[in-house]
Amino acid sequence: MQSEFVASRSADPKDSRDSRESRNGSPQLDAVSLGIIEQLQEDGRRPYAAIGKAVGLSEAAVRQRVQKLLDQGVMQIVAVTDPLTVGFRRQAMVGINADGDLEPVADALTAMQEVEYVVMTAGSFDILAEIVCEDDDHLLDVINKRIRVLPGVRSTESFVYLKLKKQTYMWGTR
Amino acid sequence: MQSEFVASRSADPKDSRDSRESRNGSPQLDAVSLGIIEQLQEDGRRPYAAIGKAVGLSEAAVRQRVQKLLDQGVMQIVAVTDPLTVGFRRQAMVGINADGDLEPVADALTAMQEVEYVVMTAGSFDILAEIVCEDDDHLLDVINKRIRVLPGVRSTESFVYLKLKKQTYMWGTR
DNA sequence: TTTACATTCTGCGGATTTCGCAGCTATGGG
DNA sequence: CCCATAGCTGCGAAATCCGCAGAATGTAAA
Repeated sequence: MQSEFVASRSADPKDSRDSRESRNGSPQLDAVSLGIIEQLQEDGRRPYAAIGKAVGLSEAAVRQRVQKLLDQGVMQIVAVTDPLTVGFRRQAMVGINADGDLEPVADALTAMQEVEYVVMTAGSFDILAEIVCEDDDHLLDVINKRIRVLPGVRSTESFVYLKLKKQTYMWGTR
Repeated sequence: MQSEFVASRSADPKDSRDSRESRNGSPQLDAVSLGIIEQLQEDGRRPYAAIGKAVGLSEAAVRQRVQKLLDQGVMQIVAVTDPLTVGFRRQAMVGINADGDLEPVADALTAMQEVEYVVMTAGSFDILAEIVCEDDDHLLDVINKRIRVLPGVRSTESFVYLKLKKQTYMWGTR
C-alpha cells in the first residue's frame, strides 16, 4: 500500500518553506536532478557512481539527491509488470458521469484495489478510471456492483482493452 | 528509448518453446516469482538477499530470477515520476475513431514521444491514447496537427486531465 | 562587510551487496 | 541408463552502499 502515488501532492506545511517551489507546491527540479531521474528511468537499479559520472556529481551527492527525491514523493523506483503475464486478463477504461461533487466518487474509486488509475477530466466524462481484473466476471462485478452503485454516479461507459500497444515511463526524458 | 514496454509481446519464435507458457505466449509465473515482483514493487532497489529472505530463496537464486524476468520483459525496474513536477502541465486522454485497419494508426501514435499510453479498445472508441505535454499549445499541436491528420482517423475526443487521483503499479500484489 | 546558519557537495573507511562461477539436484528425453 | 537442461546453493572477490566529518556555497540578518 506504499507505492501508491498521486501527482498533485498536498503541500505539506512543514516542508513548504523548502527549496525553490513552483506555485503548485511542487519542488523545482534542476537539470542535474532531471538527469538523475533520466538515468533511473532507463534502469532503476543503476549504481549511484555510474549516475554520478553521467551527471557530473559524486556518488554520495547522487545518493543524497535520490533519497530526497524519494522522500519528497517526486519519484518512485518500482517494478512495473505486464498485467497479462501476472494473471490479469481483463482490463478496461471506464468513463464515469456523476452528479454534484466528484471528489467522493473519485475517492471511492481510489479505494478499490482493482482500480489502477483515477483521473478527473474535462470533457464528456467527469472521471476516467482504469480497471485491472482477473476475468470477465470480475470486471463485470466491479463495474456493475461496485462502481455503478456509488452515490452520485449517473452513468458509465466501458472500453475493454483489446491490445495494449505502448506504455512508457519516460517523463522528463525528452 | 529502452524502457518502452508493451504488454502483449509478440511471441518471439526462438523463445516460444521456453518454460511453461500460457496460450497467449506469456511465461507462467509461479508463486515465488510473484513474491519477488511484489517485493520489487514496494522498493525497486531492495537487495536480493532481503528479497530472498522474504520469499525463501538464496540471494543468487533471486538474482537469477530477477534477471530472467527482466530479460523476458515480464517486469521492468524503473523510476516513475509525477509529470507535473517534471514540467509537464497538460495531460489528456484522447479517444480516437478510425477507418479500416487500426494497427497503422496505433503504430503512428506509439511513435510519438508525447504519447505515453496507447490501447486498442472495444466500445465507442477504437483507440485510447494518453498524451503528456508541456502546455496547452503543445497539447493542441499534438492533437490537431499530428493525430487528427493521421490517415484513417475519423474523429477524436479529448479529455483534459484536471486532477490525477490515483496511479499505482501494484499488479500482482493482491 | 561580517557573522551565523542552512544546504549541498566531497572524500573516505567499513559494512553490505553484487557478481561470477563451480558444484549439486531434479526432471525429461532418447 | 545416460545425457542435457534448468534451477538452486555456497562462496570468494569485486563493486556498491552507507554514514559521517569536513569543506564549499548560498542566504539572511547584523
